Amino acid sequence: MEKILTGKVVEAAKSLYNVDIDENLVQISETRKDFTGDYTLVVFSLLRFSKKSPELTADDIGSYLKENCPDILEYNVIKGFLNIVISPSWWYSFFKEIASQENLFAKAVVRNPETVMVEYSSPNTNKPLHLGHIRNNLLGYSLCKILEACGHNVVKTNIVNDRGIHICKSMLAWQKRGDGETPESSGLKGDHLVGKYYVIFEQELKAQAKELVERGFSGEDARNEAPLMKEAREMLLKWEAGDPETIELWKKMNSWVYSGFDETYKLLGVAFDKIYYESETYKIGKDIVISALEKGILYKKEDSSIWVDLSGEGLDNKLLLRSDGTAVYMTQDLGTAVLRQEEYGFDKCVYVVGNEQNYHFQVLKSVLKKIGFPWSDGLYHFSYGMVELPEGKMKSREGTVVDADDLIDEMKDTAKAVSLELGKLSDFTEEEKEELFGKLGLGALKYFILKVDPKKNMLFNPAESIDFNGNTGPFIQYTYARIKSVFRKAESDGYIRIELPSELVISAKEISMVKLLGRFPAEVREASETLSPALVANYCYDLAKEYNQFYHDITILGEPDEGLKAFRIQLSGFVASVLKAGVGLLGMEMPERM
RNA sequence: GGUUCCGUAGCUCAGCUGGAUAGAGCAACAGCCUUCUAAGCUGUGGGUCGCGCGUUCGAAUCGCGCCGGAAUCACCA
Repeated sequence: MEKILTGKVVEAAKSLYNVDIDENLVQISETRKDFTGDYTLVVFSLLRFSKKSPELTADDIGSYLKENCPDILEYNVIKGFLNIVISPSWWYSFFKEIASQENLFAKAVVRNPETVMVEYSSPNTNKPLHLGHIRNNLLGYSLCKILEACGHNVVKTNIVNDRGIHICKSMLAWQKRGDGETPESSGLKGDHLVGKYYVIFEQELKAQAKELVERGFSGEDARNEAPLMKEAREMLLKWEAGDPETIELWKKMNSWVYSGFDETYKLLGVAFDKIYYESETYKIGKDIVISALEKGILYKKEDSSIWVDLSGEGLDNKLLLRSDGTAVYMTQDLGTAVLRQEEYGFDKCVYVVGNEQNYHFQVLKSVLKKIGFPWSDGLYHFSYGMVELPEGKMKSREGTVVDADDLIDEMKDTAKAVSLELGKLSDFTEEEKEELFGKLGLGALKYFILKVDPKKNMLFNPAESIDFNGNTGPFIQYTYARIKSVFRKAESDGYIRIELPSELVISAKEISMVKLLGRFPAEVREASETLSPALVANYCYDLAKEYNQFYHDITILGEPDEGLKAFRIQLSGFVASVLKAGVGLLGMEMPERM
């Protein structure tokens, strides 16, 4: 409709003022709620052609439009704003058109589908997942869903950081203090068990370092010189040398962690198409660095460490290989990127990683470009902010880390408590109840996290927990369940099979619903361009909110005539499917009843 | 110190390709269950959009400068 109006305004300018104006000068937007009208033309930019006051110009154009466009019912002018009212019959046919689309995203599909790899989650294998990982996983998964909805070929990928000094720490502590403990013998989830030994290592290291400080070492030196730290470094060297005993232990402990992670991923409802392991990619990275050195792109310092000079790109010098020849983080990422390009030939590769690594990804992209990989232009860092607690950042040392598994359990428990208190589940079986609590608890958590602009740091207050009223996931789920209930009732009354009359007088409320519905595909496309699940979340809330107000109206209006009632039922059904699709992009599920 | 990001109601957040009187939720207060689900709806109160200058007919939105907060600038990952 906006396009049609724009064309008509250009026409009007031609006929009224005899000028050809650029379409970009025509500013048309949705009319604000407090004014009457559907679309608003802002005429300020046209004054230089009309050479009249804003009011007169708007009036001229308004009357021209009304004369020449049958779908325009009327118009009004307030200051420099021309509000245009579109006829209900146009909205009605618009609704029929979008409601008949099988695929809600039909209009949203991008012109050039691309192969997009999305890397998210990326855990370390020495600790269980926490709240920060939850934000990462939910954002990453949602991003994949949105890109898929837009027609891209998406490869969901995860890189497991299974190599490095931090894993050696857990291994060492387990060797020394583990007493052969296993997930089976302890009843602990594998990732929690390994995490426990990481904590033990850090505690003992701290004690050793403290002693050294008392003997005159500086804080940083003390950590590095502590016997435990030395042992950990030796272990890393042994690992890289392929020492069978070390490798065996490493494999055993990693397998515990993986089974633990799999459980958590399942609870969160996220999945991957391809998992990479840094232990498999760091060597590729080394080869790349060495061959680039031979080509003279990189340089070697006297101590034989290898560096890249990025001062030309506004960045600094960066180490790519240690003096002892071992790989650093950057080396691994170089290898992983190249391997991915070889295996998938991606057009774009999106890294969902916290904003603490902004610099790292800037460097990664620049290094790849410098080495001569043109596809490095397709690398994007989807950077997101930290999750903070009321008392500040999560710190494992202070035990303020919110564990992912615990949080998910708590959310389900809260959902259960709230649901049982409302007491609406009398006809649910135990199994159905459990399923519902899961959907609601996870829905609340996912919506809570995703509705916030990713790049902002967000606050999570565990004490107040997550609400189920207001702007929340369960509110949207509730709206859906209620529509489903309307549907069940309508079906038993036979309304669904009613043929809609071709002309209907629909109310302003209904038109505003239809407007919202029509916005959905554009909203998704916008979200995929700005890569923001938050936009989708807020859209779904708007729609649900609007519907609840609308619903309230029709119930107190009493019995409308048959045609109108049928229309409302159909509209409700369509709202439900849009909500379901929208919320599906966030990885949320809808309950049929609640 | 350099770079990047953030600052909107008591709290958590929308709005940002410049447009009309800055919006939700939570919290507070007052109403609404004989009508398809009250996890809902209606109403009231609550704001120097961090501060200043500039561009513009028009700035929460764009530019510059301050102030406040966060991240980063490792032979950690």
